[in-house]
Amino acid sequence: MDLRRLRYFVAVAEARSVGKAAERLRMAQPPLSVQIRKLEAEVGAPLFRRGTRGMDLTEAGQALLARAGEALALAADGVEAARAVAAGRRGRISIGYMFALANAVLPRLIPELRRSIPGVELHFAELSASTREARLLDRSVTVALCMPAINHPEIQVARVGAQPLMLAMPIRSPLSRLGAVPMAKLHGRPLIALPRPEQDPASSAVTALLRRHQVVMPIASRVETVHSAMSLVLAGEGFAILPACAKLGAPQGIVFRPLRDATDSIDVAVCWRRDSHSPLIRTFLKCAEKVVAPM
Amino acid sequence: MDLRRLRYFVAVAEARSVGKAAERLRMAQPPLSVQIRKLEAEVGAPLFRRGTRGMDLTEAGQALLARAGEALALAADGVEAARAVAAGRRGRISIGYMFALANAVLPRLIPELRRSIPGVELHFAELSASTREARLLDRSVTVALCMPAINHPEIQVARVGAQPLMLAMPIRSPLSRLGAVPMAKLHGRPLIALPRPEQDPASSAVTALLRRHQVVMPIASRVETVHSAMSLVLAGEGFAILPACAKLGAPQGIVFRPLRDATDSIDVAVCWRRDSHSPLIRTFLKCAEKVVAPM
DNA sequence: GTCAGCCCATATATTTTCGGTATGCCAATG
DNA sequence: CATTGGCATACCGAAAATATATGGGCTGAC
Repeated sequence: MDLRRLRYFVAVAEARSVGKAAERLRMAQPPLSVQIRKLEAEVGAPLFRRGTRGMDLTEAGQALLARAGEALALAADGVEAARAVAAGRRGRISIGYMFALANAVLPRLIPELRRSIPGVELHFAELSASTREARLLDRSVTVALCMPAINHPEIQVARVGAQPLMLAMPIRSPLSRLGAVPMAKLHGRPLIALPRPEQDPASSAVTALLRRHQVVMPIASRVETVHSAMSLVLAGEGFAILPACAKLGAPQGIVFRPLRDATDSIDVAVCWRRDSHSPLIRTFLKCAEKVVAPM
Repeated sequence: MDLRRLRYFVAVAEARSVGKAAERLRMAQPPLSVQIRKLEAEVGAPLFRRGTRGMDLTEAGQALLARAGEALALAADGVEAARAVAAGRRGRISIGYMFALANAVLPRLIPELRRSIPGVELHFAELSASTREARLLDRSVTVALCMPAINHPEIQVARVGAQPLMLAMPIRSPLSRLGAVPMAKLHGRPLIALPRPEQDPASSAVTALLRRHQVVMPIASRVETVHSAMSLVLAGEGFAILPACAKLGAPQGIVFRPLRDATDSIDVAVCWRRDSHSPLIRTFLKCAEKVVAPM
């Protein structure tokens, strides 16, 4: 079965004439006549009744016509859908993000995306840092919102903003009465730490900050996520040094205070596979920049 | 768009490899590779990610694949449907019949047809003689059950049985006490006549019968259908000479009596357009013969 | 009745496209 | 570093599609 034959068939059926159909198809009449007869040979039955005033579908022809039109439309639609996906007008983008950014970014990011790419299905997944990396690599997420960026040769990174580091503590802590906490006050206090520097440069910003101010904080616990860190802070296990936006997801009873004399910040980045060329990624990046930069 | 390309595309997508797909398609690998690239050029976007271990659909490719499979199935289904219709395994047959045959024939004909051609849609239309002819000619009915046959150069006829002529009268008529009515008793009595001989040879059987027996019956009324004839008989307008099977559709109060010494009968025929070659017509004819002949 | 016109079918030539073979290129692997 | 697996490219012969020219049947007009 050849789609061209079906197209010709439909044209002849609609024109009820080989000659008229040939004209509409911008071709000569004899080859069209030949193609129709070949189609009839392939089906094994006449599809048209030849009269002296044109052609007319037989019952078998009507049965074929009903499906042929749909098949043509479906094939055309398939090509169009592929083009739309390739152009980023349709399709889906799966977005991995971290808990700490959810409340700060998503409420503004989602409407922005809906405006830019209305035909695109959006998927969101809150993922830990290591899962974000794994799922970027296996393509089960298209882009990841990270803080800080993922460091991997296959993964491309674009910085879209930064978040100052702040001290998170229980409201009952005496330090919470200060407007800004001097670094020196942290010395010796227990720290809730995020993953090790070599796995996640996030905590390296914190260790660099402490080292520069010659502050030593014993590590009370290590946790995987910002969320866990805040739970432990609330439980009184210690202090955490977190990006400012985490405040928006913090439970009652935790307060954030700036660190006096410390302008350290941590980058917010969009990450994606180097070999993903979907235009949706560019669009997503633009939206993320617009939303994150002013924070 | 060419269906072959789509078929190749689906094969490669399923095999996730040009080489494997080529093997399954019984062709060499290079031409398949060429066709895939042509398809990609036509779509205007890559459909596969080429890795070192085969090929993998891009998002655009997935969008196309979803429709391509359906389009292929639909095209194949269309051809199969056309074949089935041409072979008489599917489709529809529209059957025009006359009132007088409805009760006598349809209850046995319909199950017979359902058994012979279970996949075929049956349409029934009770039609007057002239309408049957017109609708055969414009193909809005496929076959007609007639009594007697239609006489027209475009229409082919097959006799499938015969019905003896009987006298229909009100039960209160004195003649109804006779087991069989001698022809001579009809002389001078009013006749409810069906359409003129030149339009419908049905009544010519009646006039021939009367002429042969030298019986004269004044025409009380002319009616279009057997049904009307019986209504007038019941109303006491006169007598009618009708095929025996009309008895099954007769209202209460009418009796049928054989005519002594008159073996005249009227043919039951199946009629169809000479240029209709559907195998359904042959099948219908067989069923009608089986059902009508023993009557 | 004949003649012109319309429409589809057939025949032949040309062009396009397809499929096969040979070969190249790249990456992963031992 | 050679080998292997997999896709891409090059080129050639074959098949199929298209165009032009022509034939033949039916219709309708003069």
